[in-house]
Amino acid sequence: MTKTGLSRKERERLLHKEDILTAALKLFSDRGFHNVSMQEIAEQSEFSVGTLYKFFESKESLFAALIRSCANRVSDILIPILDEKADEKQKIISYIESHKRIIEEYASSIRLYLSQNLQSVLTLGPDVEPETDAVREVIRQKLSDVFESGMRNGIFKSVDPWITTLSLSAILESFIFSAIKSPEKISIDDGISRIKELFFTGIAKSLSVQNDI
Amino acid sequence: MTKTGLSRKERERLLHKEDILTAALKLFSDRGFHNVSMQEIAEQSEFSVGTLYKFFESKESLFAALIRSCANRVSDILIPILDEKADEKQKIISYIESHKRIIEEYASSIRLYLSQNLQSVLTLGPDVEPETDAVREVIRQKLSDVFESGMRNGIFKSVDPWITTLSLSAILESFIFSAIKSPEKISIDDGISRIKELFFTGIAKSLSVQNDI
Amino acid sequence: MTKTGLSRKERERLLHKEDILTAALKLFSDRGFHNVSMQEIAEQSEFSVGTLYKFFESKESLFAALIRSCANRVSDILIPILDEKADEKQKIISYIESHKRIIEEYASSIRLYLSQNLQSVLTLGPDVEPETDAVREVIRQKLSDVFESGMRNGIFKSVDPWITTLSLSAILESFIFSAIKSPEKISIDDGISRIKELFFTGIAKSLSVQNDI
Amino acid sequence: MTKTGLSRKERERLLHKEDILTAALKLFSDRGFHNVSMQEIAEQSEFSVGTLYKFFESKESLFAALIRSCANRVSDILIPILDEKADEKQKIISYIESHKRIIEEYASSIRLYLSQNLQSVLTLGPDVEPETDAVREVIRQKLSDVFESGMRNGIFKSVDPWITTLSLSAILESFIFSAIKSPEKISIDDGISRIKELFFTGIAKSLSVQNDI
DNA sequence: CATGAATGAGACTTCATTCAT
DNA sequence: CATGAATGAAGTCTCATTCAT
Repeated sequence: MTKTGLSRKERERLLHKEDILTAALKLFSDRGFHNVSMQEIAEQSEFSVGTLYKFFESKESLFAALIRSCANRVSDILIPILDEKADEKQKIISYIESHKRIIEEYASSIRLYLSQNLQSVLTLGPDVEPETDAVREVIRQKLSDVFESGMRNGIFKSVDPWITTLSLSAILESFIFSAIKSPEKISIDDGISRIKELFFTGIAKSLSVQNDI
Repeated sequence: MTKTGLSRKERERLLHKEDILTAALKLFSDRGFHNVSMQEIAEQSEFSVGTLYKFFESKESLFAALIRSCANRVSDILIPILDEKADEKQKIISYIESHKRIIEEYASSIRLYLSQNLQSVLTLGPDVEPETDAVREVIRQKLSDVFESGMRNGIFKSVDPWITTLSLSAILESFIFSAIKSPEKISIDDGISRIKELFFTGIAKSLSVQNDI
Repeated sequence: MTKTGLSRKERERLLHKEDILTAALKLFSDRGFHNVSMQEIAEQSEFSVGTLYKFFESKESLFAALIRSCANRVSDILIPILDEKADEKQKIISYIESHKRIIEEYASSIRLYLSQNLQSVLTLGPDVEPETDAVREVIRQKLSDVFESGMRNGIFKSVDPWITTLSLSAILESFIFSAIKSPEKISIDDGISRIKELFFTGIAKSLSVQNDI
Repeated sequence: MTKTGLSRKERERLLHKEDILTAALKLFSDRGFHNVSMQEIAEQSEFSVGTLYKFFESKESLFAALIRSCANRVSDILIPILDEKADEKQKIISYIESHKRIIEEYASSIRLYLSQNLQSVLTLGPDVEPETDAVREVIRQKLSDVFESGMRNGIFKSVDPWITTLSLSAILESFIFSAIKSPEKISIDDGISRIKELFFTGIAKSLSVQNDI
């Protein structure tokens, strides 16, 4: 027994479990649940298939463990920030900024985490990106053009048009999902109105606040 | 030959193709690519498997056609709005408002369309929602609390806290994806800064503008 | 449509199902459920594994269908005999004699049928016959010796000692099973007493009856 | 060294072997060879899998040892009875009666023992009893009815109809097996004839003998 | 002799795809 | 062009057996 309270065997077991999860994370986050076989996870983790089943009772439960662990990693970063004693604006600023670290440290964990949260509604299929990305890009480009021209014409504030486009798309797509999944939460009309308001004026109380950001 | 330039046979063919796509849309958008078999699509569309292969050379290409068709339906709504001659603010307002119609008319098409656009990186696995939704909800709730308390304290403008939370989450998640997928487009630091700015002040030039929304 | 009311396709389907059952019967009755793989049944029946699953939804259900069909074949022979209008002795005589036909015509079906009925309690293992047959043979030989010597000494009637041995063993083993499986049906003491009586005196009312047999 | 000629170690070894066999007997006789894993035997016997392999070189050989031991237990009861110096009738009576003790003391050993002897030909599959028991029961009921009505009509002696039915079925089934397995031992016709004779008249020399039973 | 983590062959089952009718 | 029976590769999972400690 060591100070950790775990025998050597137990510690080894945990390490092995970690190894498997790491291997699985790499594969799943690259190719998705259905396009990765247990055989492949076995090879990647340098264990045998049988061993995988000693640690996880099924492919699904392995995946679930992975998701749980990623969710925890993310929430370990975000929750303390939101919990700390500080002025709300500071919190939101820290919250936004903490995403730098998230991106830098946990790319694939996060990708997996988000994949579950954003739309676990869907079990996606093969990569048809090239086919639809074109359409999407056209729309985004046009949206971006509108922003740029609006800025030039003095109608909009001068902000980054790409981030603006990305943000508006994200807000709207996210709202669509939400409206489809839980239509009871808010009426579509209300939601849309509030998105407009938020998007146009932000949440800052006065323009002067800008300086603090 | 008719004025469409298509013989009866050709027109029938197109109709049949539509029927298949409709059946497939229903199934795929409910259960995802990997959990729907060609057999099932055949049954739902009242054709035989063989016939499906007369129209699409593989399951993947059927799926791709579906995605393309959904993408078109969406872009047919959005592009004209962005293209029309009008003041940029009007365009953005119309753009946002057009999403009402999208949600109302094309729920499942859209779900499928978004699924590909937001993160075709990932082929999702089994539904682990219950497991991670908790974590996600905790974070969102805390975030929402911060907004509410900030509003009470006069730090933030009084806007809908749920939409605000949803929007910030969406922007950040979308940015993360983007930063992971195309790190060359913008530096993480820049992106984060601009998100802060956008989120706090919106894109409207002055507070007076609010009235127009 | 033919006079059978089945289309050609349907008739072919039935024939194929028969072919599969025939192949399976051969393998299962030789080697037992657990020692036969679907792959092997596929090879023996000259179909592919996939096809087997078009006809039967699982290995177990294939096996069940087989058992049902064997049970029917047996009962089609035995039940009419017991149902016909005739003197009871005649019925029993016909019943016993019908087993000639059963043995001759349906060896492997019957083996499978009996296997389920006699003692489906047990899922047998590897063939350890050589090991235990010796023991069993010793006992049977001794039993047979007792009968023979009893006959020589005028204590028993002169009947075939081997059949006698086989019969007594069968009765006792069958009773043991029954007593273990459904102890409520009859008390062990009663059962044993009645077996003795039956075995020693038979069921014929008087010795004169013997002539009729 | 003790008077048994075995060192303590050797005696312990034997005890351990016994423990394993006891555990295995329980499991095998309940669920059959193929539905019990070495892991389970290890748990039941409170040894590790590795240890099991120190005592038995394979799962099959463990099973064989078990069968041997059960066979011995049975023959230790039966052989002395057949060997003792006594009148043949007495021996047969004792032989039959000894089965009481067998049933009472060794239910599961015996079940396993019989399973091998009656028809080791077959490795049984899943429990399809409910499906075939109906058929079997119909036949047995009809047979039993014939006996009862024959007894009422004075054609048969008044004996227990259930035991009579069980016995005739057992004799015939056993004969079928025997005829299929070793067709050379006796001709089917001869066998059937002798079964009739035996079944109708028993082996007692005269009716007066009944009193002794 | 005891342990139990690790192995990997092999079992069952599914399903995209083909092709003769 | 329509059909759907047939195919068989590939996937998930089990379990007898080994071997380092």
